[in-house]
Amino acid sequence: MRASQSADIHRALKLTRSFYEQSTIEVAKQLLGKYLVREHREGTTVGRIVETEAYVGPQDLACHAAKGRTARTEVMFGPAGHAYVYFIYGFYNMLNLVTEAKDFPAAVLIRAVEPVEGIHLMESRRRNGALRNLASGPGKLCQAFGIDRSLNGADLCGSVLFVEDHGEPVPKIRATSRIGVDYAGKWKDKPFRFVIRGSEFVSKI
DNA sequence: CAAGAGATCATCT
DNA sequence: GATGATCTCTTGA
Repeated sequence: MRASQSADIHRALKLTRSFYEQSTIEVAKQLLGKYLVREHREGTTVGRIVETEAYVGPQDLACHAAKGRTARTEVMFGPAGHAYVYFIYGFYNMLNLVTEAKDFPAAVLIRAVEPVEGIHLMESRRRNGALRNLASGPGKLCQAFGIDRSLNGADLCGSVLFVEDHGEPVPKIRATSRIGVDYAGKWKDKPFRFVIRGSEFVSKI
């Protein structure tokens, strides 16, 4: 058990599978203000989620599953509450949390967190150690948290990678279009990106 | 500051 | 063989 846990006034509750089975938009919004926890042999890292994006099924042209069921997208077609981690641009991993019913391919991309615990460990894994730059982007946060494809398919109801509710009130949310999906036709402008208003730890305002 | 190039590889055509 | 749910560094105003 982590030292901070016993000191918390609100007990940290691990999100259950039923949380992830909700609609993807709902999950993306409700994840804001929750805490991403990564247990690693090098140590524990925790971050407050401040930015997410919803990828909402086979008809969403920005969603990888729009191209069909392949080895890569298989996890998204599986049951909710598992990690979908993929590698892109030859450098970076992206962390997604699979949502909704089995056989409906949808997920929430975790785009940014506010570093909370294990900051020294995050700094050692990142080039630029400035606090605001440690996990303010999907590639950065995977680096800072030691997340790679070995976690693809990991159960978020397990003990390696999960999300906690610390009883924090629902934050003020701002919705924008998603980043980097200009190829997605009429879907590129959908307001499926959600950020905590005023947070300085998001990837972009 | 804003804009642009380069890095580098798994995945799908 | 092309490209991408990105990041960092460099350049130039």
